[in-house]
Amino acid sequence: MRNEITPVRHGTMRARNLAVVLGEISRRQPVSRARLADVTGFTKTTVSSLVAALKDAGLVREDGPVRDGERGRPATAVSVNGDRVAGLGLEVNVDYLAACVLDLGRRIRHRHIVAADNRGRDPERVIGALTDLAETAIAAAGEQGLTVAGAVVALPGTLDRAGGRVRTAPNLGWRDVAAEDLLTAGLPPLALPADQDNEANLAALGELWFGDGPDLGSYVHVSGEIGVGAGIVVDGRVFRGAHGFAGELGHVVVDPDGPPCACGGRGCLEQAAGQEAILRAAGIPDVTATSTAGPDGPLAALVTLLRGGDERALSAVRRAGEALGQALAAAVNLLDPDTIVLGGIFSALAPWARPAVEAALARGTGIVRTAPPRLTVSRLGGDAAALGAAALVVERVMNDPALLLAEISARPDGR
Amino acid sequence: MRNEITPVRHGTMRARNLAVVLGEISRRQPVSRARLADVTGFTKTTVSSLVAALKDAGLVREDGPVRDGERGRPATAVSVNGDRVAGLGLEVNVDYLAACVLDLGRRIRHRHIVAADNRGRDPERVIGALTDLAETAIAAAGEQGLTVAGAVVALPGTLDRAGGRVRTAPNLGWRDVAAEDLLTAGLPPLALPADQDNEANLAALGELWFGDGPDLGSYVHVSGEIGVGAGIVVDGRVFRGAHGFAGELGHVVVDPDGPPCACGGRGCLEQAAGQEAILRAAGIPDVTATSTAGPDGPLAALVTLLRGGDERALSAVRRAGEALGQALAAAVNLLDPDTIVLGGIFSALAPWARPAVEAALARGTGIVRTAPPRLTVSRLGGDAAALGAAALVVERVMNDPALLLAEISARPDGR
DNA sequence: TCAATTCGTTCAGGCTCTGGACTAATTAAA
DNA sequence: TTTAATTAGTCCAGAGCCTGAACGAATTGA
Repeated sequence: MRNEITPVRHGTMRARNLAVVLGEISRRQPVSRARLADVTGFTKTTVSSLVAALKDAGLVREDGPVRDGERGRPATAVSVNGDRVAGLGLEVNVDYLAACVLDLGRRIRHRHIVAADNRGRDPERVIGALTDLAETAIAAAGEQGLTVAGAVVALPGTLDRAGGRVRTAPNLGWRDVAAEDLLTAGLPPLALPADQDNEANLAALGELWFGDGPDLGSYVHVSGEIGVGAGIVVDGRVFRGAHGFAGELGHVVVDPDGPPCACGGRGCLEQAAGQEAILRAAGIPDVTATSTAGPDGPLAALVTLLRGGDERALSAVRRAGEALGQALAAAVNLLDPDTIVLGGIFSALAPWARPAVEAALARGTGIVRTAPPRLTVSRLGGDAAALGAAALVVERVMNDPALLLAEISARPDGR
Repeated sequence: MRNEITPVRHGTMRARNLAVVLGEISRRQPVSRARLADVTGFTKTTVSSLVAALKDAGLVREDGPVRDGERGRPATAVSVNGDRVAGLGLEVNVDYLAACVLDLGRRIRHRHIVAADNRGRDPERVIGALTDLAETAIAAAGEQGLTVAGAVVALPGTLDRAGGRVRTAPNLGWRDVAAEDLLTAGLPPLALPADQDNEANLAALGELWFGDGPDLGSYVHVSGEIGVGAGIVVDGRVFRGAHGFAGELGHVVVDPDGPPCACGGRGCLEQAAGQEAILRAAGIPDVTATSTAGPDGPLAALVTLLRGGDERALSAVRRAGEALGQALAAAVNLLDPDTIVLGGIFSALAPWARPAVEAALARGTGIVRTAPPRLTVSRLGGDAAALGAAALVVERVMNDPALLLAEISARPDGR
């Protein structure tokens, strides 16, 4: 389990250097070959060769000459070609399915959410419906001239990522489901193998690409829906822990004498700041209704109450915010993030919960750091995880464009 | 702050491949070139060339022919040469200074601890004394034919690692000390630049190399001395967080209504399981004595009481263990480690504290994981951090032997 | 004694980056 | 308008490092 160092061949070298140049193009586009040589340290010759390979693969485009007001021969600018390759993000959640197509320039090319009550529904049928959504998305991409290079699925539960299986998804009622196989069986073959990840992790990644981005630094993204989870992102990568269970914020104990939790503990955060607990404390019934989101859901009702200044609702949210802040303080002490992002239901409740969260956070994060980390609120919608999933595919291509080189240039209609 | 991909040249390729082969040799020694070619995937030609370079640098040694009972030409075994290169680990702590020399085979070649009351002492004099210790160690290494390739210092406090400065070390009374400069000024030039790290982090790494090793997987190493800290190790590397403050276990809140803490919070773990708190609860006076360790220190007194079955001491340790288990439960929920290692004072108190720690840990780590992580007790002594520091130097050489290639082969007396 | 087997080296070859020379395109100055 | 200066990008020989086939070396089993 130690960090393995792998052999490097000429091919590996080339592949890495392609990623270096592609990354630099994406960061500085439009950019000339000369400038790329400058920032990467490669010779102009090497840059030209690498750019040519990326161009052949359709990942990069020449934009025509640009003059920067300086003298000398004008440069030909290169930028990422967003019109050839795309990533597909998929999401299964308790009350909806989502799909999203992202091009290499990280522009959303297709986005589709369908409400569906997936609780207790047969996994095969759910994945079947998701496959339909995926096919529509791939077709929509095709109409825009895009080739979908790979797909990632967001799932709400604990996963065996290596085996491509869902271990348990309590809110769906799933247990040991071969989600990945079911999905790939229904999909046309893609250049990159399909992958799955936890919904909380992918929502956190979505924040990286569609929220405040790299300004976030290392961050903890709280994604309360039914439970309370957190995605931890360090240096642009998800921190998963040894078994993929890291970020279980919902079962951090905030009150040792609190109410018992389904997990066997007492006073878990989920008992104080889970959606159900908040709604109950606010006096909103019908917590087990089929759909909790949407304009008719109890969450919307809660927000209405809060807007109206309802005392009971306000104090319920305040108390939840305090508990959340307390658990986050523990996370800050242990993980030392730059930023904390409130997502999921907490982004909707932020206007009322935030002061309590901040106060509790400040109280619990001590003398060591000069100030508690920044607290921001996610602006992403319900399909944050689908966005993050699609972005992960794009990320994968950007980090190893060589994966697509043979693939795409071999296409009979390629140009 | 995103994970940067760096350009690869021929030199980089060579350097990495040297590390690959050296790592494989260290893992399987004694091992033949043929087998190395097998496990790395390199051709025999390449392996021979890489091994020759490592041999020239004195990092690797040929052991003579070995026959494995099979037929065919016998192989010449290669192993790591522990007799040429060494790493130096140094440690400044509240009541002692330590130095330790480790050869490439991770055998301890020199180890020296001197008691010294460093509280409030002038940083320059402390580092001066440490430099003396270092020089003795380097000389001792030289007498054994070893060249010290680099040094790492363990310091108890918050550090600016990039700038080589100690920001604050409360227990030493230090504030903004240029420790690294002071040290390098007093030391002969080494092949690798000197480095510093937090004592808790290095103690945790010490556990990796001198404790249960890679069996630990990802782990959290609790290192209570005066305060309570933790080193988090993931995939053999220290997890530091965004500003190097990760693992501040001591200020995780275990009792929101507990006593106020110097950090500004309430009911921090340190207030319940810090050395001072435990001693007070056990009824042992003289907590602020100059030396807390050693056979005459209050910790030894506490152990004596515990051995004698003293009720008050037993319950003090039990309560501390409970609090520790509670804080660790939060760490487990957030970090998902394979193992938790009790180090520092807790390794001495483990026989009495362990049941309480385990019970609280089990209570707080819920349904998601099938079982709480393994709990082990460190067998390392007080200079665990110095060991870890020296091991870090060795690790650095193993991960990039090319750093020493020019260095050593250029030595006039090199052979 | 000879074939089989395994180890390690040698040597030609190929891939990829380097570096200087060269062509191309533009601006500033004469 | 011409010329020099400047910058962009390509060409081509060269060097570093890995590959692969061939070969000599050392040992076992028949």
